[in-house]
Amino acid sequence: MTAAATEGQAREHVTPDTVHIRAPKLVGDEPATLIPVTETTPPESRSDKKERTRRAILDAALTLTEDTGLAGLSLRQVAKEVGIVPTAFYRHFDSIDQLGLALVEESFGALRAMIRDTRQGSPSLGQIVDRSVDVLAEHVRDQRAHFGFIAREKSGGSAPVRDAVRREFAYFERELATDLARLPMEHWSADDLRILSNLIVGSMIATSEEILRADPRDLPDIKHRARTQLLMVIVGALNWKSSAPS
Amino acid sequence: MTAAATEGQAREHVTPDTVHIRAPKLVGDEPATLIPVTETTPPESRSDKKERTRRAILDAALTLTEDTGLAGLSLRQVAKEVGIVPTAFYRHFDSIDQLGLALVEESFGALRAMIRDTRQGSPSLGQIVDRSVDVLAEHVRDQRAHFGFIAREKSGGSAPVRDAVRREFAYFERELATDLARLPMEHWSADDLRILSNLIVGSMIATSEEILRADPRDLPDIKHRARTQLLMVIVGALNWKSSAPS
DNA sequence: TGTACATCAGTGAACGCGCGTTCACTGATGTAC
DNA sequence: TGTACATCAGTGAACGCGCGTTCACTGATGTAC
Repeated sequence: MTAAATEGQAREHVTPDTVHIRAPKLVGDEPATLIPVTETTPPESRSDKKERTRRAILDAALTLTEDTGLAGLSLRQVAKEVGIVPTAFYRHFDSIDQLGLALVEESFGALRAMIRDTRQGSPSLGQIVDRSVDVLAEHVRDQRAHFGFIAREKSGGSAPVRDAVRREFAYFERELATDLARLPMEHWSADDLRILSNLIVGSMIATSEEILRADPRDLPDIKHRARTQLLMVIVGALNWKSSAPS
Repeated sequence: MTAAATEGQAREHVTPDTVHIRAPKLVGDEPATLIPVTETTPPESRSDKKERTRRAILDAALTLTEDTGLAGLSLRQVAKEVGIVPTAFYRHFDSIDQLGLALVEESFGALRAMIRDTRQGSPSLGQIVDRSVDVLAEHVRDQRAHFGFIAREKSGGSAPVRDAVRREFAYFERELATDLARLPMEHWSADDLRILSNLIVGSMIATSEEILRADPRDLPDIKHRARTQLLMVIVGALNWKSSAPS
C-alpha cells in the first residue's frame, strides 16, 4: 500500500490528455471534437501539449472568476479544475496576476473582433446604430465569459490587471474618435471627438454589463434602450455646437 | 511566566478606548477632537462605546477595501486595524457580507445627500448642468472612500452586496426620471424618461470613477468633459423625438 | 536505424501563514431591590 | 446610598483548512551523433 506512488498510471484526477475534451466548450475557435487522443492519432508534440494545458488554465480561470472575480481566484482551484498539480501552474504563468493579464489581452481580442464586425458596411446613421447594438448583443452572448471578465476586472482587485483593462478601453476610445471623424462632423476638434467617443464607449460598457446580468427575455428591451440612447447621443452631438448655451 | 494572561492590563495592542482618536479622520461628521476620554469626561455608556467600535469597524473596512475590494477583506485585518480581537467582530456583524451591506447603505446615504444638494435652485438647463457636475465632483472628493466602495462593489465579488448596490442605482434612476419629467419634455413617455435617466446616471457613474482615479490636476478637464457630455445628452433628448429616423 | 544524453511538463511532499469560527472566560457597566 | 445579580463587549486559546511557494524528483519527448 505504500507503493501506490510507484504504480502511477491509474490516477484519480484528470490528466492533461483528457482535459481537451471539455476545454473547447469555452474556446470556440477549434472544432469541438470529442475524440480523445489515442495511439493511432498523429503524436502530439511536447509544445502542442503545453499549449493545450495553457488553454485549459485560461478557460478554467475564466469560468472560476465568474463567481468571485480574479481576486478570489486561487492557483490551487485552477490547478484542480485543469487536472494538474498546483506547482505545475508555474510552468505556464509566473503568478495569478500574469494569468489575469493574459486574460485581459484575450478578452480584448474578442472585443476587437466585434469592432471589426461593426465597421463592415453601415451607411446611414440609423443603420450604424442598429447594427452596432446588434453586434454588441451578439458578441456579449457569444463571449459571455470574456465580457464578464472585463466588466469585473475594470474596477477589480489587482492593480496591474485593472490598469491593463483601462488602457485597452482608452485605446478603444481613441479608435472610435477617429471613426467618428468620418461622420458629418468634420469641423469638430479632436478634444470634442474624444469626449463624444468617451460617452459612447461608456454607454456601450453599461449596456454590455446589463446584458450580462439580465434575463435573456429582457434582451429586446435592453437593445431598444441601447439604440435609443445611442440615437439621443448622436442627435445631441450633431445639434450641440449650435444650440449649447454659451 | 505562565501568569502573563492574568496580569492583563498592560496590553500591546490598541484598546477601543484609544481607537476614537483616529476614527474621526474618515467620518467627518463629528468634531475631530484629539482629547482622549479620561476619568474626568462624563462617562461613556456601554451602548455609546459599542457604537464607537462599530463606526471604527466600518471606517477600517472602508479604508482596507480601497486596495483589495470587499472580496479581499478579512475579518482579521479589520479587527487588527480597529484594535480588537478577531472574535469581537461578531458582536457587531454576522459576517463580512453584512458589513458590506451596511457600507452600501451608508455610501448611498452620501449619494443621496449629494442629490439633495443638486436639487436646490438650478433654474436654466446650463445652470443645472454646471451645478450638477460641481456638486458631483465636490462630493466625490469629500466622500472618496464611499464612492470608491460603490464603484468597486458594483461589479465586485459578493453577490448580495453587488445586488444591493444595483438596487440602489435603479432607485436613483427612477428618482431622476421623475425629476426629468418636470423639464420641458412633458409629452415624453415614462419609458423614454427612464431610458434618458439611465443614460445620465451611467455617465455620472463613469465620471465619478474617472475623478476617483485621476490626478487631481486633471479635475478641470474631467469636469469639462462631464459638462459637455451632459449637454450633448440633454440637447439630444430635446431634439430626439423630431429628428430620429423612423 | 540505434544509442546516449538533454530538456522540461508535470509530480508530490513539505513548509509556514492567515483565514473564519468555536468556545469558555473576564470584568466593567447596568439594573433591581 | 449599598448590595447582589445580570448583561454583554471584548479576550485568548484552539481548531482545521486552503493558500502560495520551495524543492528534489520522474519519465516521456526531443536531439545529437
